[in-house]
Amino acid sequence: MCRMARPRKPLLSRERIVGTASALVDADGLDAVSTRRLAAELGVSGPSLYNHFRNKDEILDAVADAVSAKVDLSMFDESDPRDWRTALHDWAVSYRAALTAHPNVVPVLARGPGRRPAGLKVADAVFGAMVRAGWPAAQATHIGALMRYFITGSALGSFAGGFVDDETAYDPSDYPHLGQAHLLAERQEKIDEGAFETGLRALLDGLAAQYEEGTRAKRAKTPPADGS
Amino acid sequence: MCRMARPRKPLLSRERIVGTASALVDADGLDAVSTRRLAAELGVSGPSLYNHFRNKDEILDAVADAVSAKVDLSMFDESDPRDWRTALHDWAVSYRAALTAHPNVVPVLARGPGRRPAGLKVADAVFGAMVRAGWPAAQATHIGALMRYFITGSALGSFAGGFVDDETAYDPSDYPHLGQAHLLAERQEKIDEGAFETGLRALLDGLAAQYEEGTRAKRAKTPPADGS
DNA sequence: ACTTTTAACTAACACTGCTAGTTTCTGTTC
DNA sequence: GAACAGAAACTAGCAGTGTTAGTTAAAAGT
Repeated sequence: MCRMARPRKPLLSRERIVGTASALVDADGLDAVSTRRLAAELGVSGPSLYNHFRNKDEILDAVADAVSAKVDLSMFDESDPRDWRTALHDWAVSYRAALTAHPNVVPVLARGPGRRPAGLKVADAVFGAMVRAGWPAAQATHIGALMRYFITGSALGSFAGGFVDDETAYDPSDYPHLGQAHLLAERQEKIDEGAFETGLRALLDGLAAQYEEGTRAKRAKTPPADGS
Repeated sequence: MCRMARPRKPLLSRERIVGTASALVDADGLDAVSTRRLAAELGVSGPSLYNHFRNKDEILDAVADAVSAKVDLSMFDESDPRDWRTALHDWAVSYRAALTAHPNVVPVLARGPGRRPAGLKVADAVFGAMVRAGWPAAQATHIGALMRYFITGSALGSFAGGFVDDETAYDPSDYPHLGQAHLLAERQEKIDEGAFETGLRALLDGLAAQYEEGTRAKRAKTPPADGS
């Protein structure tokens, strides 16, 4: 009868903890992850987690980072043929898909890259590709940030909350323009999708216009060699 | 010596609770608001709050709604001369200002209008103004949503988190394009501001282009009366 | 004047993140 | 191979959390 001090083979590992924590978050939400419940799910007792993580936030950060790591970045490869606009578009769609797959993680992810390495890797890839495409460094930084703002903001503001599906909760006379129909949770999903697409397109159109403006200014300063 | 059952004049009111809760959030952050601490600050003991709110979340929702209520909506008045684009711009700036003034509330606010009446009032005003400006109803809904996504996402991703000001936290070789300088918390503030401005401009430019497209299509269908 | 409701209270429950201290196994070093 | 440092599990427990139940006395309603 062992008194269960240190096992022959480690029961826990960072990967295993992050894995079951992820599953727990996906299944039952962020609040369902308590150190004790997570530990129980791992067949282990509470404080053992603290041999592998400094605190609970570090675990959730790791869960969020695992989501970031699933975002496709191939469009930013030097060898990829896509131009900056399509690359940005495809990345945004892939990013959103990653968030939609794990909606409960979004609140953690939305508060910035912080210390999460995969999140920083994403920012790095976007920045590099934009600079290579001809954007000034300052603008390239801004683009990475503002795209993240829009994507995470859209993910957070939509499926991680939204309206309440209770007809009595809203008094239509308080909101003269909004019909009751707009408030139904069922409709909300389509609105989210549409708003994301419209916003993404507007964002890229607007950036393309700014890009045009920038290259025109540059051409005026250093006229091209070819006789145009 | 009264045994402090029911006082002559009510000690608590929803307004007073929301007020001190707001102050507490602003001063010490969201986590600093516990029912007991809030009650202590009000000179009252714990569970008394539950005579005025169903639960803690309802209190925080009310705090968030108070912030929403401070957003300027005058640009959406029927009598206001501003066109839809400038109105949208001015509103976005005012919205962001309200969030910057109370950064700790943003996480609550970012998860959608939910049951908060002031939040819904904002959505209603935007929707009404956009429809009046000639946007189709579906697009008007999308615009309200996507603007909110961008604004709250930007507020959340920046000052409510951001980078860690610890030089040893990041290994520059992991992020070939990002210089170490970009990661300093001090710089982060300027980046946020710039990213917001760039993004807002791009968003409005892009929407203006879509608007043009829409009215052109409409003109083609029903040609104008004047001989152009 | 009697009843109901309201708004405060105290006590307590189940749970939270986390620390301290203990035990036993593993891996390294003389 | 013995001694030792460190790792990885444990138990016990602390201070704090949101919330409910039940009590009490003043206010408001009939």
